[in-house]
Amino acid sequence: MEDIKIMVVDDEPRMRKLVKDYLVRSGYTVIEAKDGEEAFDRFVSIKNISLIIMDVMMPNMDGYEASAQIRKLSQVPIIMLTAKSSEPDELKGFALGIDEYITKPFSPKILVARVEAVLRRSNISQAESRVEAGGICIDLSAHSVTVDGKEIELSYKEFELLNYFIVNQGVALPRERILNNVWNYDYFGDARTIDTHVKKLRAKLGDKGSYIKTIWGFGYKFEV
Amino acid sequence: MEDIKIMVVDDEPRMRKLVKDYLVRSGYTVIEAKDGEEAFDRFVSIKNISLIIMDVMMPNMDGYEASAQIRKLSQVPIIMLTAKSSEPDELKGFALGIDEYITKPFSPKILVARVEAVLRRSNISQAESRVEAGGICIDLSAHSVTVDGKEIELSYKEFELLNYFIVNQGVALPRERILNNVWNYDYFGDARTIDTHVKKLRAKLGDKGSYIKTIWGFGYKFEV
DNA sequence: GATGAGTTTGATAAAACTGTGAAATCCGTA
DNA sequence: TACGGATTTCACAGTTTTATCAAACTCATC
Repeated sequence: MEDIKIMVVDDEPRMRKLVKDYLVRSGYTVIEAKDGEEAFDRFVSIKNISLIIMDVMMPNMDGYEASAQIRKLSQVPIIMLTAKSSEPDELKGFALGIDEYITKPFSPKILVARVEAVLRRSNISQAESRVEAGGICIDLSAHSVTVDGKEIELSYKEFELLNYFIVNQGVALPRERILNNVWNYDYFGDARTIDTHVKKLRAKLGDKGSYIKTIWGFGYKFEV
Repeated sequence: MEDIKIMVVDDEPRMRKLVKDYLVRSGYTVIEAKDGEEAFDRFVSIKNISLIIMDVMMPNMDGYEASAQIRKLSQVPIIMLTAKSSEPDELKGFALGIDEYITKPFSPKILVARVEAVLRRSNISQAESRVEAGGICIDLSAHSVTVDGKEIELSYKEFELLNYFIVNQGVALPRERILNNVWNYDYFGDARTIDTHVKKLRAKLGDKGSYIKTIWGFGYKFEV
């Protein structure tokens, strides 16, 4: 699964976090930078950044200067965040090949929509959200599971658990690891809880339930 | 998705914001300019402006003069805002190829209706102004919804919500994401708010209400 | 095959979540 | 300002899901 990396550049940590949250929630991987300088450095050192979202106003090196620097190396799409629409800025930006402007304050809708529009324009598509193994197909985005093409109903936890199994296909998973990943890392409950869920999963998977194998004294493994 | 860009020219920021808000809400992208001079400059520098809405009374270069300048370059439709209908002005305007007049004060309905009429006349159609799924048809520009051809009345929020569902057809939407997208990103309200709106939507959609599926412990999904 | 630790299973209790109606609040308009 | 519709909040009932427990069962080993 190829992640789409987006770099968010803003000197205000809060704004960075805000933008990051929306993007992460929409399935993107976010890299942060606190000013133009850091942005440039990280852009050079990290491969495959698909998009940069940058604030105009920043200390050290402002958004336009940073864009200009980056443009010398790459045609990576750049979205500029501006405090308010101001003419000379936009002209400057378009000259630099800024792809989009988002005026603060913005709604997440706008943000994600613009990001998607820009990525679409540059032919970068969202990573595949499907996992498959032995006729069991999980569609993350639709939150649905099919077994041999027939949809089955899973509860939230069952879904998470099955997904964890299939993503870690062929790997022996100790109970503790399952607890830490499917449940919360600070989950204090009984390890037997997993067993109960495994039981239900096996039942719902029918024949294919046997793909979830018990490893005695250790945990479980999903294997076709 | 190609956005239709409309330039709004008025020296009063409040009036500009008002007009902008209505247009943005109707799905247009708005570019602002504070007087005739700025309007001309921006029209030259920004590509694909589909329509200009301009106040007559402005400092520096008034609406008519700006129109005359722009007409030398382009036949872009122009709607003129006037304080009150006055005949000599209108004559002047029609000579310049002004497409429409709107007399202040105006209702948002009038504004959007005129805009759409003008765009229709010039064969510029709103991109993706219609969405359909399972017999539910949403007309973004008319802000109307039909179920099996019969129009139903939805409130603003209900409309937004339904639209969000249908645009994201088949995608499992966590509550949080719905809140962030249909409401604002800084919305801190009660999570039950969504439920209430979903309830109303389901009721108004009749049979088709069941297309909005509950995903336990997660959120909702629209699926036919 | 007896043994004991580990696992499955079903029953049941506990927790979490959703649907709903009604009340409160907000907002634009008359 | 009063009104009416839209929106939000709230409390609670009804469900679904999840956790826990204990008894039955399995497995590896002796």
